[in-house]
Formats: sequence, structure tokens, C-alpha cells
Amino acid sequence: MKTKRVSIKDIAQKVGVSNATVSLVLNGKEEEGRIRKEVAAKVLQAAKELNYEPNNFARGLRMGRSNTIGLILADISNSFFAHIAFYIQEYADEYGYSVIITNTNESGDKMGKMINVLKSHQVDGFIIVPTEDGEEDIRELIDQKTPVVLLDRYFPHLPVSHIVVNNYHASFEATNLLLDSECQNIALLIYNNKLAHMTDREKGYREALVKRNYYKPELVKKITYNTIEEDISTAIKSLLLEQPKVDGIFFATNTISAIGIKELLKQHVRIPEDIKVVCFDKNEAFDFMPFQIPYVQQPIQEMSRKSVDILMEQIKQSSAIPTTMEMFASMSNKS
Amino acid sequence: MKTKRVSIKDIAQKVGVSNATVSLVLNGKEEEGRIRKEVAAKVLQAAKELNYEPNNFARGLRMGRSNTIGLILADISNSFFAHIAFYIQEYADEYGYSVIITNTNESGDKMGKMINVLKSHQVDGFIIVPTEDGEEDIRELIDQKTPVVLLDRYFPHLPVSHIVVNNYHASFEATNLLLDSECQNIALLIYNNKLAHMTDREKGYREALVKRNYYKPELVKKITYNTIEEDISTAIKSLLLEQPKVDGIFFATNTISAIGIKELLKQHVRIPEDIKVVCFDKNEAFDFMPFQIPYVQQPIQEMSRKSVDILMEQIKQSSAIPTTMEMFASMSNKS
DNA sequence: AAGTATAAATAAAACGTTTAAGCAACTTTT
DNA sequence: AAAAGTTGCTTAAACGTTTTATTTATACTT
Repeated sequence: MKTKRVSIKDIAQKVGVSNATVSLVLNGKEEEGRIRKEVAAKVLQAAKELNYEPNNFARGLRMGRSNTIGLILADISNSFFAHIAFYIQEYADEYGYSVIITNTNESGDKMGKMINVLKSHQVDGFIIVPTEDGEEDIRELIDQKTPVVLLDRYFPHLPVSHIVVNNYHASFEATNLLLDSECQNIALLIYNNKLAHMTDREKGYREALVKRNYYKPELVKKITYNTIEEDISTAIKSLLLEQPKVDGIFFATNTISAIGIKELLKQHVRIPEDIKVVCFDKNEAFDFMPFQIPYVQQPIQEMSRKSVDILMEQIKQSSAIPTTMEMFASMSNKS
Repeated sequence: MKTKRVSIKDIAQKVGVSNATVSLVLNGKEEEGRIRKEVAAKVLQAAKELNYEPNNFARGLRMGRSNTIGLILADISNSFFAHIAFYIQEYADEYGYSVIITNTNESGDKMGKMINVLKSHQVDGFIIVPTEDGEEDIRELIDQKTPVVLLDRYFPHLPVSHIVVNNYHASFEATNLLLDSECQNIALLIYNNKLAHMTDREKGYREALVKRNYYKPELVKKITYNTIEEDISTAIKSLLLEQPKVDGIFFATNTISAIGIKELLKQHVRIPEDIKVVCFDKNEAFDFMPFQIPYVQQPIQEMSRKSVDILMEQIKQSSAIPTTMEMFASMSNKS
């Protein structure tokens, strides 16, 4: 059996004061509670001796706050999100907040479920990387006045704080990079996903090409998350048959990049001699290729920090109006 | 302001019964509480209508349990651990438990801190990937009879449940793989780390070589976690000067592998023609190399499952004796 | 000397659950 | 018909905090 916990009452008894006094001291409210220094010292001393640890249940019950935020990620085993988790935890800690991390695996059902799990833990707010069909769940949260910040993705018609990179702009730039290196037949591999961050990426690609009159709809290949391997393999093979020959490919996510490049190598395509490649987000694997792969670099750290900052703002004054923050990505090859 | 939460009392009022009745029904204790079906139905109905969500603080306070476990990882951005996090969450969920994930970044200080954070959240138990200097912290947990399971690493003299792969055996096998492909001068790059899982790996390597009389202490290079890049670069360069020429390298972790191979490529070493390589743990990057890299494959999924199972056992009956589970890794090239 | 301000501490309620114990009102057993 | 058991529900305490309102003691004004 766990040894019985020591409570405020035990300290009070030992020092010979009331519960209230102990609580006041322990919370550093000696000033407003006007506790004598000597008493405060004795209380702290006793607390140390008894090895007191506050009971968060009681505190949470009483205060209605948990000092915990819920972080809902789409795929924790994707290094992009893993890093986000890392930083968010770091920054939340600075505010004295802990983070409960959960994972949806891009499933909307699971997102709803995770929201409930976290709600039942009385988190004070959410940072969410929402799934495609998660709009309704988010709307519910907003209706309940729950502080929530969306990260990486957003719903254009939902009045909710979100931190995203300007995906349109980043993709525009990335595509231009290919154009600037003489590519004329540039393909896009992108998720078949209605979320704005994805459609923005496609738009950036398209407009860059349209501007130079190089846009060819048949070079846009849509990938389904659940059949990603086959879809990419099929797409690449089909692209290799195109005439005129495809000379550039823009991969719209790091997972697509990884699998796509693997497939290109398998088909003995030389990068960048035969086909030049640009990716969205870094992939560890890039370091190991005998060629350099330019990629869109999202400011993960700043995005994480901002999302924590904004959430804290919302928690503090839950009437806060939604804050939208759009950041700019940079290309890895110029920095 | 958040709309006021609906509590059991509200349901009781609406249906016209007592708190106790509602609680009993909500917890599925209608049988032992002997509540009539019709009343139970009305309560459930009302709960749904009012959109009732239980207050975990109150429940936790009363019950002394949180139905939450704390997961402390050494490095969440390492894909090995990220996957562990993923699976553990999955399995804990099956038990009706949530998981709070935290990260130590291999720092012992931080591990102590994280334990406290999680304790203050009243987690019912811990799954920990301990840091090198974390033995004392773990011992404290044991002394307090806190259910805890170590994962991936362990302290041989600590009576605590742990799930690990047989690192000795795996390394022995891995080294043999190089020996079997005619290597005679096989180097090892490994962390300068006293944790048993590391020393076991070294031992496996050593004994495989000693057995064939190929062991050369100067081919073992120790890497410090905090200066990993320089150390590996130095080590590789030094190894390339050895006579007779090094013809095989065993990298003892996936991070070391990644950086090590990068350095080899930088030095224009051809793999596997000049030097054959074997790694501990998979690295995503391996998929992209024009050559195949054999690696030790830990049964991540089973390890995760077992650690959850065992922790649950410990939580249920806190008198449970520590369970040690040693699993066997396989080589990636035969499966 | 009486009144008033200030300092230092306390009492007690409240947060929302769970659950042991209790109490009617029946039903069965003796 | 009294005793014993069963059924169905309620009462009330307890979990450990925080915090408002209150009390007591002391110091300062007039």
C-alpha cells in the first residue's frame, strides 16, 4: 500500500496553526494573508520535513483549474509533430503548465474521443492539430467557450485562434525554386485532403505555374493518407511516362517526400539530373542523400511558442478574441 | 466565461432521486446498488440530455486514483521513443487509462522534475525510460511503493519491473553478421554511458569478437551524448587511419548510426564495399540509401504492450513483485 | 479613554464525487 | 403473526484544498 499522503492538515497540526494559514503560506500569499515571517518559516520547514506534496485533485476541484493543457496531434510518430510536442511541453512548463499529449492518427473519430478524454481530465485549454473531418468537434469546443488554439491547420470559417505557416506563399516559393532551375514540367504530389493548409499548398503551386504558363492539371497527383504507399508508387510511375518528360516534382508533405523519393530511386531516376525535387518540411533522411534536397522549412519552434502564448492568453481571459497568426516559412537552401 | 458544469446533483434534481442513486447508475453499479431499471434509464436519459461530464478532480480526490499513467521518455523526438509513445497510449487506452507524456532529454535533473510534475498530477503509475543518473529517483519511487515499470533501460540492482530487449544477445548477433561477411576488423561506436543496456551492447560485441580472436580494444570508440557530432566525426576519422583497415562498423544506437553513416559518406567511404555496417535500431534514413543497412530490430510494439500490461498489474495489486521481461530482437535482414 | 485602523490568524463553506451505513416497505421464512 | 431477509433508495461523511468572512489582539488617533 502507498503510505498515506501528508496533507495540509498534518502540517497545520505540527506547527500549531490553522489549515488556512498553511495554505496561504504554501501559495506564497503571505503578504495578502498577512502571515508573520516566523510563522511562515515554520510552516515551510514543517512542509519540507513531512515531505508534503499538494493534492492536485483537491486543488483542481476547488479552483476549477488544472494547470494542464491538452495537446492533440495528428501523428506523434511524424518527426514534425514530435518536435512540436517537444517544444510545446518546454514552453508550457515556463507558464507552470503541464501538457497531456494525445494522438489521433488523422482520424476524426479519434479526435472527438481525445477531446473527451482530455476534457475529463479538466484541461484548461487545447492545442490541436485538427483532422480533416474535425470541424464540428472544434466548433463545439468554441461554443463551450473552451480555450483552444489550432496549430498547423485551420478551418477558414471557424472563429478560432490558429497558428499556421502561410502555406500558399511557401508553396509558391518552392515551386518557383524549381522554375528558376529551368524546370518546365513540374508535378505535385499532395494529399487528397480538404483542409485549408493542403489546398493552400496546391494553390501556391498552381499559381506559380499558371503565372509562367506551365500549369498542367494532369501533373497534380492526389494521395490518400490510408493508401499512401500504393498511391505514391502509382503516381510516380505514371509521371515517369508523361511526355514531355517531368523534370521537377514538388512533394507537399514530409511523409509524401520520403516515400516519393524512395520510389524515384527505386525507378532509377537520378536526382537532380533527371528530375529536380523540392519538399515541404524536412525529413531526417535528406541528410543522407548524396544530393541536396531543398525543402520548405517551417518555424516549428516559433509556431510552438506562439501557440502556447496565445492559449495562455485565452485561458487568462476567456473572452479574448481569436488570434490568427500566420508565419512565413523559409527555403532550406538559403539561410 | 465557461458555462457552468453540470454535476451529478443536477441530474439528481431533474430526475427526482438522490445523488447516490445517480452515481451508482452512472458507474454501472445498478446491480449491487439495486436500482430499478426504469430509474436507471431515467438517470441515463437525463445525463445525456444535460450533457453531463464527470468531474475527474472530485472523483480522483474521493477515490485516490486518477486513471492516468505517466510516461517519461528520454527523447520524444527520436522516432524509437515516439513510436513507443504511440503504442503505449494505444494500449493504456484499452485499460481506460490516459497517458501523460513527458520528456527528459536524457537529463537526470529533468527526470526528477518530471517525476514530480507527474506525481503532482497524481498519476497511478509510471513507465519510464530512465536516464543514466536516474537511479536514485527510481529508487525513491520504489520506496514509496509507486507502481513503476522501466522500459528499454534498467538498473541491474534495483528491484523494479523492466521490459528490455536482450541487448547482449542482439549485439552478439549483429557483430556475428559482420563476421559472417568476412569482416575481421570491426569497430564499435557506442555511447559513453554506464547504463546496463549500453554496457550489454558492448559486451555482446566484445564477446562475439573475442570468440574468434578478432577483438581489438582500440576499435571501440566511446561517444558522449552532448558532443555527439564532433565525437563521431573524430572517431570515424581516426578509424579510417587504422591499419589493418577497418572493414566493419557496429553502430550501437540509431542516432549514432545516422550521424556515423553521414560521416562515412562524407569521407567517401563506400558502403558496403569498403566498410560494412550494422546498426542498432532502425533509422528512417536507411530506406533512402542506395545500399541496404542491416539493423537490430527491437519489438517496439510488444515491448510497449508488455510495459502497459505489467504496470496495470502493479497498479491493481501494489504488492506485486517486480516483473522482468527480456525480449529478443531480430535482425532486419532476416524476417 | 474611547474609537478606529491594522495586523495576524481562524472558522467554515464549498468544489463534485463515492460509498458505508441506514431506513422504509415489502416478501419470505419460521 | 412475529422474525428475518430483500429490495430500492437516501443520508451524510469524507477526500484535501482555497478563500471569504470573521474574530481577536494590538497599535494608532483623537
